[in-house]
Parts: sequence; C-alpha cells; structure tokens
Amino acid sequence: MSISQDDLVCLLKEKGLKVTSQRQAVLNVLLENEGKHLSPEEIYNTVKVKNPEIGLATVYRTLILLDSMEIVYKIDLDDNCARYELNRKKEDHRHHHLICTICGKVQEVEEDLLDSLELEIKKKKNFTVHNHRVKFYGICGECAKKDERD
Amino acid sequence: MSISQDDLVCLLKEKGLKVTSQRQAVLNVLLENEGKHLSPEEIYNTVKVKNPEIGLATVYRTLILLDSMEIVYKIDLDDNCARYELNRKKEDHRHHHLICTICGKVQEVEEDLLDSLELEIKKKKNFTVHNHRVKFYGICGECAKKDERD
DNA sequence: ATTCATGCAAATCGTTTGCAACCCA
DNA sequence: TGGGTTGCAAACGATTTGCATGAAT
Repeated sequence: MSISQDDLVCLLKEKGLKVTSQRQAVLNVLLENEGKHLSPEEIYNTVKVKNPEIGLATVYRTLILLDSMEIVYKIDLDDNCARYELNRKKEDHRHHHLICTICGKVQEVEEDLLDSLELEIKKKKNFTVHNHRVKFYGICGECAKKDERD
Repeated sequence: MSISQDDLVCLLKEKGLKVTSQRQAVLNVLLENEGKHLSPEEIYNTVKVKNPEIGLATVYRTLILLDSMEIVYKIDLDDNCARYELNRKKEDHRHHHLICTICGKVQEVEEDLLDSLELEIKKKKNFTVHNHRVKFYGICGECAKKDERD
C-alpha cells in the first residue's frame, strides 16, 4: 500500500507546509501510474492534462519535497534522467530492479535476500548497512523466447 | 590485475583505431589512481599536469571508448557526475560499493554473494541475470566510532 | 594520402534558481 | 496579513557535438 491523498494533506499540515492543488496533482499522477517509474518530464506532461497551468519547476520542487518526506523514491535507470516511484509502506529496504538489456523493460523483485551479504559486510568491513540500491542486468523471459526462435 | 599500456596498444590496433598520446595518458592516470573512482573532470585535471594541451572533450571521448572496450566501468556515486574505475580482469560480475552516509567515503566489497538471489530471480521471474550494480548505504567503522564518543 | 583524432567553442539537456506575482492559512 | 508557493525565464553544470586543424598509419 502506498500513501493516500489524505495522508499527504496531514503530512504537509504537520510540517506547516501548504496544501496546494499542484502538490496533490503530482501525487495523483504518481498514484495513477504505480509501477511505471515516471520521469519528471513525464509527470509534468501527465499533470498538465488536468492542470495545464502547472510549471515544470513546480513538478521538480514537488518531487524533491515528496522525496524528502519519503513518499517517493528517486531511482536511476541509466537513461540520464531521474525516475520516481512511490514508497511502499511495508518495505524497510528497497526492492530491486531487473533491467532487460534487450528490450529495456524494467521489472521489480520484492525479495530482498541480502541479509547474509550485509552480515558479511559488517564482519569484514565493519560497515553497518542501512539501505541499498540493486540493479540486475540481463535478459527477460520474452526476449529469451524471441532469441530461441532465431 | 588491470589492463596494461601494451594491452591498450594491441586492442586499439586490432580495431583499426589510432594509438594517440592522449589515449595513453588517460589510461595512465587511471592506472596511477586505482581505487579512486575519478570523475572526467578530475581525470582531465590530472592528465593536464603532464599533457597540458589535452582537451576535456577528448577525455570524455576517450572514456567512452575505454568503456566500450570494457577497459573501464562507469559508476554512479550519487554526486551527479560520472565516475570511472578500471575493470579487473578476473571479475565476471561487478564488485559492490559501500557508501558511508556520514563521511561520504566509498569502499569496495569483492564478495559477490548474489548467486542465490539471482537463482531466485530466474525461478520467479524467468529473468536471466548477466550482471548487477549494487550500492550499500550505511555507516562506516570510523564514523560509528566517532558517533559512540558523543 | 587517407583516415581517424583532437581542441575549441557552441550546443544540448536535465535540473535548479531568482524573482515578482499569487494563494493558502 | 504574511510567509510559503508558483510560473516563468534565466542560470547551471555535466556531457556532447560540429568543424577545421593536426597526427597516426
């Protein structure tokens, strides 16, 4: 489960920040596109459909705000723009991304399974891991199937 | 072990590319700074000491070339510039980076230890992993010690 | 002689910022 | 009212590119 519009209103008020239509509109677009990893530009274009007066700078500022409130996460999918996804409340560590090097599709893996590695890091490097970013590159099922046919 | 200057000469000739002093100078700086994750700007400034006539664009072009030849790898350390490190011949999968969120220091972990996770990914998602990028965020030993004292 | 590589400056692109007008509290 | 917010345009910083010159084969 992700955050709701009502949660956003509360969080903003708690911090003495203002509840504006732009901020709600940006969150709304993110909620309507869960799992899509939208870029600021894409978010901007989508928001503009219903709120044509919004500026790109406001979208950037809103995303920075939502990121600092841990409502969204910024991710890097190697296409030289930032991308954002909603934080899932129950996740303590971030999930992983599978990037197909043929078709470019991005999937997610809920499994974390890095505990033993993090334990090893603590022992060998005396480094306490709090979070991680993991990207896997490879071939997705569909592309593998297409490959077979050739 | 990383690549040698001689290896570079051979690889360039094999591909019909020219062996220029600039290309050799860039590789030389990388070899003299193993483990340092230099940015293009830093590489440029270091190369300039011995080769003052080199241009920044040439450094960028050389790094793209070395990357395509798998002599170097581009990494992203969240400081909005690219960083490069030498490929280690014996590594099939990339090593991981530990980033201290207090002092910013970057360490490396040779251990891979992702085989079971990659197997899981194959089973559940039918996705064949060929490589990965893993960053761990946390507190390094020294910062933890400093923290204790307060 | 040919082809590729270089240096320079200009262009690009994503992102940030300054500022006057604006709007929520 | 008053301070946070917005939209716009200008500024920014990293990276790329066009082009005429220069160097390697």
